[in-house]
Formats: sequence, structure tokens, C-alpha cells
Amino acid sequence: MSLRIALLGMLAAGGPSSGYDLAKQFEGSLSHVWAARHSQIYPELNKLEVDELATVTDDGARGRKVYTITDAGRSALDSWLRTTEARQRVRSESGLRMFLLPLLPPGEAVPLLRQEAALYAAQVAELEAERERHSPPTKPGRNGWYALDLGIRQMTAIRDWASETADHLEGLGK
Amino acid sequence: MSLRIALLGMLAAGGPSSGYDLAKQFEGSLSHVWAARHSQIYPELNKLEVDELATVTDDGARGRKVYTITDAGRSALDSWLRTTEARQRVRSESGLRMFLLPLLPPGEAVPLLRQEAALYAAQVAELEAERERHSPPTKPGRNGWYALDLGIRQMTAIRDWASETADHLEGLGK
DNA sequence: CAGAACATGTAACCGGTTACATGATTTT
DNA sequence: AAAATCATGTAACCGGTTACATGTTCTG
Repeated sequence: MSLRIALLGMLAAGGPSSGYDLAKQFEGSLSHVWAARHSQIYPELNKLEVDELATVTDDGARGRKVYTITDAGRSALDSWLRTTEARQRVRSESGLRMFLLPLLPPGEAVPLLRQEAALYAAQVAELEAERERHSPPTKPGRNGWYALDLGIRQMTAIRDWASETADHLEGLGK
Repeated sequence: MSLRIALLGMLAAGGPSSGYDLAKQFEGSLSHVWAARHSQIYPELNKLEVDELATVTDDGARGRKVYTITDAGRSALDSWLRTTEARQRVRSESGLRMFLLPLLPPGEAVPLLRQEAALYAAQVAELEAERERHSPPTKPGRNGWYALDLGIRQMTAIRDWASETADHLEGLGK
């Protein structure tokens, strides 16, 4: 279900797009919350068309098919966003690693935590550079600025946790 | 692969446990990063035994089978934790919702964002109460305090983002 | 004209969810 | 004695990943 919503969301936000365009977004900005490959995207777009939530509005060069969200698609998206089902089904491999790292003996855990902190610090820096290029929206958006902001905050939280947890574990050792 | 690691991690951290015990942990603390049902856990424990990463050390009442991690299991876990494959395959339904919410017209988005902020505020409060009951470890742990701390930080980040994004969108409307 | 990037698709497989199924022990 | 909780399992299905497969257009 969520892939379908993500596709409708992208079509609503970014305007008419091809599967190829969407696949790039799923590798880029969206990948922090929901990744998808073209092998999953193309069949789903076809289903979206069958269900009349999107239509092919242009057949461009190289077999390019441009999809546009329909009114039915918009209302399906809106109603999904409105139903705040608090079901937070999260699946994060790096989260799992964080969860388990402090279980190692401190001598092992501390360097690994520092490594994670550095990794997230680098990602934060990268995303902040990305943010510099886009200014905060002054008109009711349709751009990814807010999502980027959220990504930065989350990565920052992890970075700080990893760093402070390493400090704390180190403190215990002495 | 990750389910296997999660199980080994739980066995390493919490000591010998049954599938039933583990299932409860996957519904509780661990569920913030990785959820699993008993229907997936039991078969995986059997595989763990076949691969000699864990052994059944006690057959209790009601068919209860207590698994203990083996040395091979520990080293499998350790080597997984040491390989910092930065592959962050994340899959977060609520993250997707956050990503898409600001795409709605502000009149709709703002109340929904406030709602999300309230929801996360409540969760933060709940986790903080939980943290009150466990004091920060003074010995090299094996308890879930750090994981709880991380959970709180992440939820706080989302709460603040939702709240500030709502403010910002509201500001644009005027 | 060769290689990169564009562009869409299918198939086999694996991991995970839902639902079905069963039985033992404890609590009320 | 009934209901709740403990405890483990299986099977059908669905969503997602990896790999295979094909053809077009642009760039150097």
C-alpha cells in the first residue's frame, strides 16, 4: 500500500513524471524513509493506471510514459494522509545496529560508536550543503525542503546519541 | 539476515530466552527499529539451532524451549556489528507520511502536523517515564537504556520538526 | 561508432504478514 | 469450569530484491 501512496505523493508534489523520474527520486531524497527499485515502480504505475488513480498523459521519446495523478488519485492520497493510523511500522537496519552496539564490551563498542557518529556527521554535512542550495519556501510549497529539514534533524539526533553514548561508555571504563 | 542478528543480539544481551520471550521484546523496546512476529521468530530460531549459532538449553513447561547463544553465535553477531556497511535500508511508514504532509495545502497540512506533533509528544512522554524507572547504567551495560535514550531523541526530533513546520506553514498563510 | 544514460519491463526468489491450528498451565 | 495467558508451530499470500532482458537516444 505504501509504495502506491509514495508514488501518488510524488506525482502530486512533482507534477507529471515518468517511472524513470520517480525511480530517481526513490534513490534520492525519498530513500531516507522509503526506497523502491524500478522493478517495483513500473508494475505499480501500471496498476495505478488500471485503478484510474493516474493516467498516461504523454508518450515521449524512448518509450517514455509520463503519468499524471487523477482526481481520484489525489483523494486517495489525501485520505491516506488524513487517517493518522499511529501504526509505526519501521524497519531500520542501522537502527538495529545502534540498538545492539552498546551490548558489546565497551572496548569494542566505543570505536564503533565513534565510527557511526562520524558517518552520520558526514551525512548531516552533506544534507546541510544540499539545504543551502534550496532556500526555505516562502510560498506554500510542493518542494522537498521540509523533508530535507526532517532528515537533517534525525541524522543529527543519531550523531549526537552515538557520540555521547561513546563518551558515556568510555567514562564507565575508568 | 537482520532478523537473525536481532535474535542473536537479544540472546546475547538478555541471556537465554524462549521464542515467546523474544517475541515480546520485538513487540516492545525493539519494535521502534525492527518488528517481528512469532510466526517468523520460531522458524528462525530453529534455523539458528541447525546452524549452531544457538542451542536449546532447557525444555521448560508447556513446551517452552529456552535458547542460548553459542560462541559461534557471538562471533557472528560481533562481526556483523563490526562491518559498518553504511547501507541504510530504512522503511518507515510514518516517515513517508511526514515526507508527504507538507505537500498538502497548508489549511489541511497544519492541523495534521499538529496532530503528529501531539502524537510524538505523547510518545516522548511515555518513553521518558519509562526511562525514569531505569537509571543510566553505571556498569558496562547489557541493558536497553541507551536504546531507549536514542528512541527518545529521535521522537523528540520528529516532534519538534512537526511543530515547527506547522508554525512555518502557518506563517506563510498570512 | 562506441559507450553512457535513458527508459521500461519480467521472473525467480526471499523475507515478512496474516490467519489458521493446537495444546498446556494459571487465574478467576 | 471457563477464561486468560503461556507457548509453539504451519501455510497462503504479499511486498520487495536481485537478476535478467531489451531497446532508444545522446555524447564524445
